[in-house]
Amino acid sequence: MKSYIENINKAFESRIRLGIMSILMVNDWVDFATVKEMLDITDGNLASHITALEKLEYVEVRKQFVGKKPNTTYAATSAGKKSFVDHLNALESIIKKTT
Amino acid sequence: MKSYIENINKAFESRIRLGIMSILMVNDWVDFATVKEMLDITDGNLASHITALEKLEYVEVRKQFVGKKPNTTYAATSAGKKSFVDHLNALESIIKKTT
DNA sequence: AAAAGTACTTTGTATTGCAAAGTTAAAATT
DNA sequence: AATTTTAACTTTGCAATACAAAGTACTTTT
Repeated sequence: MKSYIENINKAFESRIRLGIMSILMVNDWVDFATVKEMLDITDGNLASHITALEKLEYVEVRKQFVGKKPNTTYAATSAGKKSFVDHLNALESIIKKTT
Repeated sequence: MKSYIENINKAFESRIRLGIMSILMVNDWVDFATVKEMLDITDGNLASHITALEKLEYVEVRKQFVGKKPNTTYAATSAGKKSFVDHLNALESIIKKTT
């Protein structure tokens, strides 16, 4: 028997990627430092999780200059948003069954 | 800034442990074979996740004989239930912020 | 010239996840 | 009596993460 658990997306099992996605669901083009600060994680950790989400095409990366400084911002792709919503729905059905 | 993400319980990040706990939230004393079948995982995988949850005192293990056969059953402890509810609440607040 | 900011990449270690195979002991089947 | 099955693990082995810390490169501010 396959359960509703199979609708859980492995890409979002990690606390940090859950955080990244929920930030990017409600804000487009959030910059590196902001995400890092919001999640209270190291540079390298954020960079690697972003890379993982980018490879899955769940997150898009934009690089530009603000004044003279480099600036990297992130946004969720529509595929990313859809997958994340699916994941949250799977969680929601667990919550409903459980509480 | 620490976000609501910090209320996510590392113990429940795994899809399988999420499954185990949601089964044990609504049923007490579910046996090994039933949980295994519900989650469609191998013996060893279930055993190791159960051990992890047991070490955290989120799950209690009862061993008895049914007729002449050994029978292992699991139930969530009250601490386990509480922690799981907290975790689900954290997820729920993400869902609410997000959708 | 030195320090600090931006956004990484690399390194190294530790942990985890999981399937598959091995184990143990009793029970059921042949 | 011998073999097979059931139940519930434990062990093994490998691959994949996770994460902090340190290193990098280039720029800008002091």
